[in-house]
Amino acid sequence: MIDSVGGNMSSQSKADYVESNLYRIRHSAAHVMAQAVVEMFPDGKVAIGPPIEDGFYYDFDLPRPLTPEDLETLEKRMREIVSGDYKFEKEILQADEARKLFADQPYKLELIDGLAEGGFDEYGEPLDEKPEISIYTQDTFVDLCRGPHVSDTGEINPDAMKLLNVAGAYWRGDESRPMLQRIYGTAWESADDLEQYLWKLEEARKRDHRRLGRDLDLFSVNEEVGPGLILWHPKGGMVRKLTEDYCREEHEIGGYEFVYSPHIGKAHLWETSGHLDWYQENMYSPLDIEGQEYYLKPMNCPFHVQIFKSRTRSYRDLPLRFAEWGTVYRYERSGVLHGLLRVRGFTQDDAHLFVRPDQMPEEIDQVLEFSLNILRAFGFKDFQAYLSTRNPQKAAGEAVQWEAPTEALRNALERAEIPFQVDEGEATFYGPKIDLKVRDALGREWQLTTIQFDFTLPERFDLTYVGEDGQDHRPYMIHRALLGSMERFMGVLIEHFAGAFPVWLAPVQAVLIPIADRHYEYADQVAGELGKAGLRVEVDQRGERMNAKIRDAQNLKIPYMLVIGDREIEAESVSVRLRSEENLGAMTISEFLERAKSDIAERI
RNA sequence: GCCACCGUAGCUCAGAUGGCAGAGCAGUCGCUUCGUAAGCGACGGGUCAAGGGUUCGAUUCCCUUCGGUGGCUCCA
Repeated sequence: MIDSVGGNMSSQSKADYVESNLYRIRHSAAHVMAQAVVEMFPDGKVAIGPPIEDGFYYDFDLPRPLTPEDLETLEKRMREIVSGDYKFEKEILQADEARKLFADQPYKLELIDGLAEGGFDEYGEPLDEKPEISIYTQDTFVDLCRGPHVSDTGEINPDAMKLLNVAGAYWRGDESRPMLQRIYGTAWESADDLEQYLWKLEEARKRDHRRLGRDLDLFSVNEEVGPGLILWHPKGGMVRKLTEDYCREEHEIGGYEFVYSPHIGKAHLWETSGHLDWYQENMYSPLDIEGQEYYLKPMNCPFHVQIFKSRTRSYRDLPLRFAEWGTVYRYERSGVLHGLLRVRGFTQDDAHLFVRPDQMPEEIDQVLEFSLNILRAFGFKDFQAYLSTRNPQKAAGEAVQWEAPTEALRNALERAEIPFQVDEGEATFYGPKIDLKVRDALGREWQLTTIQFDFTLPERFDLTYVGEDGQDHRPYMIHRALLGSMERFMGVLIEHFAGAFPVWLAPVQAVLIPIADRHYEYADQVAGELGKAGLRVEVDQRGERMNAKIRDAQNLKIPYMLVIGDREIEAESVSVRLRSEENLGAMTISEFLERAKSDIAERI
């Protein structure tokens, strides 16, 4: 429930938002919507309706499913209510009075109990203090609410609000509770703001990696193969390979060593690691091989641990950094699968660091810096970090064991001067973690990097190294994936660049466009030369007109279009057009190569 | 997994209150040899997601399954 207000915001901007007029407008619009819904369904039960980033929602328990036509009707009625200029009036009540008022509203009664006991606010979020119980009334609608609201409905601009869609949502986010109907809406101060927001939604739709994945022939998912399993096509495979190549190189420079491990391992391994205790719900059923149970790996760690254990380790060997592009399989419930961003089989740019306790702080600092540098190379500039702490219901080890590592992660974040917030109880079963989110070209946040401390596996597998004193010592372990998974990272990258990858990542960097058949030979010759220089080029030999070839190259977002006709052959040149539609005119092959190489080096 | 909606050619979509299925783009083949975002024409392509039911007859109505979309819970 931490993210019910502005999941994609830093804590500071979240606090600013709650104080803003826009927040009051949206909160008030939610009440107006609830009024319209209750008028339509007098027996309907209302749940909660907070503002969220970019809008608001309200949850209802209604006798029948809502249709798109209902939304239109409701929106129309909302405009009438808004133009009625009804005051929002606040009143403070005792719990018993409130219970009487909401006697036929079971969800409100539950909220009132929470308020009266002092544990929760009206959205069910935990509270330290015992809050007062207040109601807000506008026109005929009364709602249990802490506020704040605009002073009257007239302050909501009827031309700047819109109901967007209906969705299911569990009461209090708990899947054992009833499924309610949630209406999402948006409201802004001006019609222009609304329009801009809708434009942004449209732009996001155009950038959808699932659509671009098909249009640019990057990848597909196939019903025959199975949901959540990705097929990389040659173009997408090239982008992925280039990404991996770059990262591998950086890892080598950064002191990592590459290892490889199998996709399955015996049940005993996963018992020892604790995965069968803590993670089994995400693992696939075991395979029977000659009477032994084997599991498909959901993580790479147990294998890397075994590599560590394969010989006696000295304190001089540490830190050891084992990296692997490790493909793992996790059971994800069918409803959560989404393009490349949520899949069932994926490849992590995984690594496990085995370090001496005294090396721990510096190693975490280094990993954090390493991650940020790699992400910056791909054009990401804004980061937000999340520190996840122990979940008592789902944690190995004792609470005290968690304290020092949690502090170490916190200190690293402070030293790196990255804005972060604490997600209480969101840690993995084996230790606290830092997650990094990047902000893309449209301002959306995506979680990629994860850096996880682990004091559990070294104990479970009894990992030791021989110290200076000749005694056995226990190393610490850090799990980390920087891009997260290749699938998710590619998805984010596609949306970030809207498919127009920077030249260094573009699967086809230049397309040669001969104007007529007689230009093919020269085009092939130029292509050969550019290819020899390391450029990825194609010659468009289709019997199409130049205009059509240019149009198709534009749509494929190919960085350079090199037009070749009589003039170019005469001058031994190419005419260079960029996908930005800028026409650079004719230049020699070597001039063009110089230009391309500089663009590649600058990663633009 | 849950709630709602959806599934017609490779893609985007039309279609009929139940009576032999259509367009554009893409593809193939011809013609055209062209100067910075779609040249012209012909042809091929569909168990209307799958299975079952109702019916003289189902792509159309009903049920089940599979797959997808938007959310919820969960998450790299």
